[in-house]
Amino acid sequence: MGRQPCCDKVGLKKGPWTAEEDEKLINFILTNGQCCWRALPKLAGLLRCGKSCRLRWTNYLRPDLKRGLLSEFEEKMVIDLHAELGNRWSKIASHLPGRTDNEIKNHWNTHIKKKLKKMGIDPLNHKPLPMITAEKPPQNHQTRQEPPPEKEAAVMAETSLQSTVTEAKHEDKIPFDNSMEVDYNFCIDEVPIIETHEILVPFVNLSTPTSSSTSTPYDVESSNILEDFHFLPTLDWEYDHSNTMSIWDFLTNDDSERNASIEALVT
DNA sequence: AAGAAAGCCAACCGCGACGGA
DNA sequence: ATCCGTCGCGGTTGGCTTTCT
Repeated sequence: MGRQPCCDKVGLKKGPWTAEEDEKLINFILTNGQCCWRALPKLAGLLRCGKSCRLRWTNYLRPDLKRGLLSEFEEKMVIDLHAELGNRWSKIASHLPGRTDNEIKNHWNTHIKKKLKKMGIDPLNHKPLPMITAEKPPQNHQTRQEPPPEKEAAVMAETSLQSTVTEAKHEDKIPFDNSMEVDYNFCIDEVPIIETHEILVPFVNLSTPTSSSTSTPYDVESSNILEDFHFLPTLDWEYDHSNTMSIWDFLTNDDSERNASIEALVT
């Protein structure tokens, strides 16, 4: 005997919800509360299965939902929680009021994964990605294909990040084995990948029109690192200038330090 | 300007967990 | 102890939108 379908699918509607259906569902739940989902569609006059109603309510119609992109703080929370919990999206969502598991899952797959990869971190296990042997650039500069000017900054920033990670490895800031089969056994939030100023030096000096951007090397003492950090095109994370914690601090601090920083941010 | 490719996200599907009979 | 119905979760898909060529 096969598994029973979750509901009688004959005559039931699928696909995007209409405003009228939304209204019926909202009105019913606001009047009667969330009763058993299986019975709800009939009672609410909807030609949907209970599962579809539950999903629509929890992921889209619930009044306590936040709309819009995840904030940087929420994004960092997701990264941190993912390192701890893995793909348990509902557990992760429970730490982020107003966000759904589906929303977080989508955001992870479309945004965060890419950011981590750009940072040289494997989004699956939060460990450094195996170093890819970069092709030697052509010696003859005339043969080099120049990226369009508007893309150059992004390319440079990315290259700078990757090379800095590589440098950190060579400098024994993190253990490195050419075979890349070693299990580093650390999480993203434990990796002292690079110092903040190490990231910014080549980038700010080369491409940003900041007050500190001159032909001389980046002056850490007299420049506002956090402000300049906003020009980093491949990492659009922003930070409250009044707070001294950078994303790198967040990613590299130990738990107690990070928690203190989070508290400082929230308060 | 138009077609192709990539990005994005709401919604669906199927499985496992859980609780009641 | 077992069966069955329901719910919730995580993975996947479909189709709309945006960007690129």
